[in-house]
Amino acid sequence: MAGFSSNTEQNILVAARKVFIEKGRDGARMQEIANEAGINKALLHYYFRSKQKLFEAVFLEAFDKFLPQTELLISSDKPFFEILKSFIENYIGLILENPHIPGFILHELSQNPENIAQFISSRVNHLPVLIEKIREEMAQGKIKPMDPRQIMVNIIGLCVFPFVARPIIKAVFFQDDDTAYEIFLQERKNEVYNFILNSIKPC
Amino acid sequence: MAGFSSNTEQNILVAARKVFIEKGRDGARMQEIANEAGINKALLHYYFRSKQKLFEAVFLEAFDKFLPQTELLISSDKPFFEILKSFIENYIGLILENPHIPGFILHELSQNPENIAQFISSRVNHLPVLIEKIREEMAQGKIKPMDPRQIMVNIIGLCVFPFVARPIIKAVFFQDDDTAYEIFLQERKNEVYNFILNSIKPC
DNA sequence: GTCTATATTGTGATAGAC
DNA sequence: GTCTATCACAATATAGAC
Repeated sequence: MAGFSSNTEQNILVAARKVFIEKGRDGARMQEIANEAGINKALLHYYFRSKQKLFEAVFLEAFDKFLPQTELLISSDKPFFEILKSFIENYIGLILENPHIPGFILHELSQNPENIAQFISSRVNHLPVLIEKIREEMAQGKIKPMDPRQIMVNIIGLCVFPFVARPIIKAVFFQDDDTAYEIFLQERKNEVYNFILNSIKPC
Repeated sequence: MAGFSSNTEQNILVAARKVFIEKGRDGARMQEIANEAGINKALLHYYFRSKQKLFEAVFLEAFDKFLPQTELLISSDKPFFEILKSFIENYIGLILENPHIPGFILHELSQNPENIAQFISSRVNHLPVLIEKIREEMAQGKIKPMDPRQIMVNIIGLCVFPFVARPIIKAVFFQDDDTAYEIFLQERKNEVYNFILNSIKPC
């Protein structure tokens, strides 16, 4: 079977995801990953050579998963706002399932922005098409005239920020009540969509 | 003179800010802080006892500075949207002067959320007043009816996110062109205000 | 207050038996 | 493939001279 990986290798990856994403590259310890995987440190190096290599495996996988899949926004023939609604719901749903990954990615990229440029370019070659599509909507009077990039940053920011700022928001608004905070997050699927809708749709 | 601190202590703090905020607590090295301050490691411990204590000095100062000063939003008698406009301009202006602090705070809080609850409570005791004020605006039909906390999270998120996600945004939208990205950031003072305005003002 | 030197522990990585 | 034992060095912290 192509792409088959040993059980141990998978166990290591599962453990490494957990520890790296929670503690960050600098805060993570190979010992903790080994414990989490139920093996010893030496095996980590046997499979991945170094901490850096293991980190890269975890990071690239997470990055690939969370770089917004904007292809859907282009290919579909449904009305733009319908596609937008499902995009927002899907993206927030993805974060709800992996709430610590966005903060992990943003932090690690801030630490090490250099080597990302080339890596990104191959995954955003359809971006100009999306921008063009937004411009068409504007030309048809369906969206207010504004910089499409500002719109996109706003959308992603509104989806991501409540998770990245979880401890502050939970403490400030919800007195650290987890349940209340979870409800707040669930509501954001509609909240973000309505917010975006109202701000870019002409009156 | 009350609150006087030695020149060396100040040099250490300046250096510690730079290194901690850039590298994070785990990524920071006492040696690097010492080099940056032009002294040796031993002096760091003489003044601050431990890495953790020095980190806390830097973190609490940054946190205090960046926890939004919402008092202004309450005390002023000007129209709500005017105050909001200057709040957004001031807050983005603050971030423009210290672009790495928001990411630093968010990351460190994610690592260590426990001990923040009590610390926050003393600084947000006027929050209920602000929420009440927003509710009044809603009752008067000046703002659409919605959860005030969602509005506040949206405002802060739109201000903060472009800075926290700097490497991605710069790479994806600006091919790593610093100048273009800086212009984009400058435009956000108006962008965020208009975006918020359109989304919460009734048509 | 500031330095050099050193203690002490932590941590990534490797050697080598099984 | 997996383990134990260990190396080599990095990093926080302290002792003690000046």
